[in-house]
Amino acid sequence: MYHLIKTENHARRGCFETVHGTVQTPAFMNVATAGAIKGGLSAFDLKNNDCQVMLCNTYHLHLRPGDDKVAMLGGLHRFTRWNGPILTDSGGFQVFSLSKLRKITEEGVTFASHLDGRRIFMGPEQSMQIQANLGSTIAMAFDECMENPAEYHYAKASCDRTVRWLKRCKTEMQRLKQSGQAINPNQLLFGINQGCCYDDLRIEHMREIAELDLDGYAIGGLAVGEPKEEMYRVISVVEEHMPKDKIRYLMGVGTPGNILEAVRRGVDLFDCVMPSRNARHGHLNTWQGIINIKNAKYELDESPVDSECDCECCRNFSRAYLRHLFKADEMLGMRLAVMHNLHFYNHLMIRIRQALDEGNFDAFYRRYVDVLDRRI
RNA sequence: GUGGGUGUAGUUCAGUUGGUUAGAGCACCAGAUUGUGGAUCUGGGUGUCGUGGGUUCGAGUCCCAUCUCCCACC
Repeated sequence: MYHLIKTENHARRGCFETVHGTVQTPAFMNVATAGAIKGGLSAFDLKNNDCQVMLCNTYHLHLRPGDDKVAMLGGLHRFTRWNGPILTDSGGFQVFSLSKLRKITEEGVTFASHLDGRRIFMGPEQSMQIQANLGSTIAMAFDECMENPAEYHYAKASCDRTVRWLKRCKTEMQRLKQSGQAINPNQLLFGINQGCCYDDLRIEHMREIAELDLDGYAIGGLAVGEPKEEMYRVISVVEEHMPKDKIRYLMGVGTPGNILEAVRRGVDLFDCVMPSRNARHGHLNTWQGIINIKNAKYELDESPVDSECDCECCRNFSRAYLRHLFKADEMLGMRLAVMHNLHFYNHLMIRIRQALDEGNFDAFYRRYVDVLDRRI
């Protein structure tokens, strides 16, 4: 259940109540693809770095260890020891991003596993079944994330099919919960808006899925190569037609600047691989901008990554040490870097919420929107 | 001590009968990365060709000396 606490223009300050705890929004969800944050972080590290929601991947966990095994082990919460809210992606995006050999029919998608190449079929019912076995707090609808650009006629047909898939997802989810097959009997379902960059398709699709009265609504199919101005425009176009009393989730976004822009346009929830992936490559977020810790200029730099940050890395270690760990390919370097970036993102959201609480989000936005994305 | 071999980028090496601005892998330097493949891609040569001299229009390449390291023999 989403509660709107306060607004500043389109920006929203709210909270989202779930059986696994309340999420203060706007919020960023930390990505733990296969039940762990890449780079060697556990659920306890997430807790210690002010993470509110862990995001796990349906597709990856289905392949390994198998959602049936996770169910036998009591579900994702018990398996990973994360006791807060978990959102599971539907697997739809992986089907389209990881697998080249795929066939889409009304029933679902047949594609090749990226692990061993075997053929896998996934449709709305399979996705719901897997997510029910995982026992996540929030399940995402199985959708088609189109490539950009896409032909208008294809995009329209795809949107229509995604609506039909969404209805099947809702029906299957209800069946699984009623028959006691879901690990989490209170599992929530979010719908996903598609429509490429065609405003009319986006609006029509949003109106259709809004009628289904789901627990939350996501905007998908963005940040897939289109110019960021185009992304912001689509967010604004869609936002106007999103239910005001439901939480809004912008999937896969993004940079700190992207998040500030999207919050300003009324988005509540985010997830992105950038903070963790960039950290693994030595790209670290700071309140001054982005640094590449591998750069030679940090070889003798005894200052912390970010003097304004109080994460484990910045409290204890120097840029010189972190650079050395990266150059020496020591696991600790990656772990500290990922920890720092996730801490940074979670604290970016904390400061956004504070700004909204105090009614000065616009000033906060103007101060940081360009600063945080620049390379220094 | 004698004989043979060796020396070119940080490193391992290539470099034609002497011919334009000495190349490759790795490393290194720098950039990209948006519902995660610790992946991948893009750009950059960073050099006293061991040293000194000689031959030549021209030397990494040929000649002499010298030094280094390796091998064999005494």
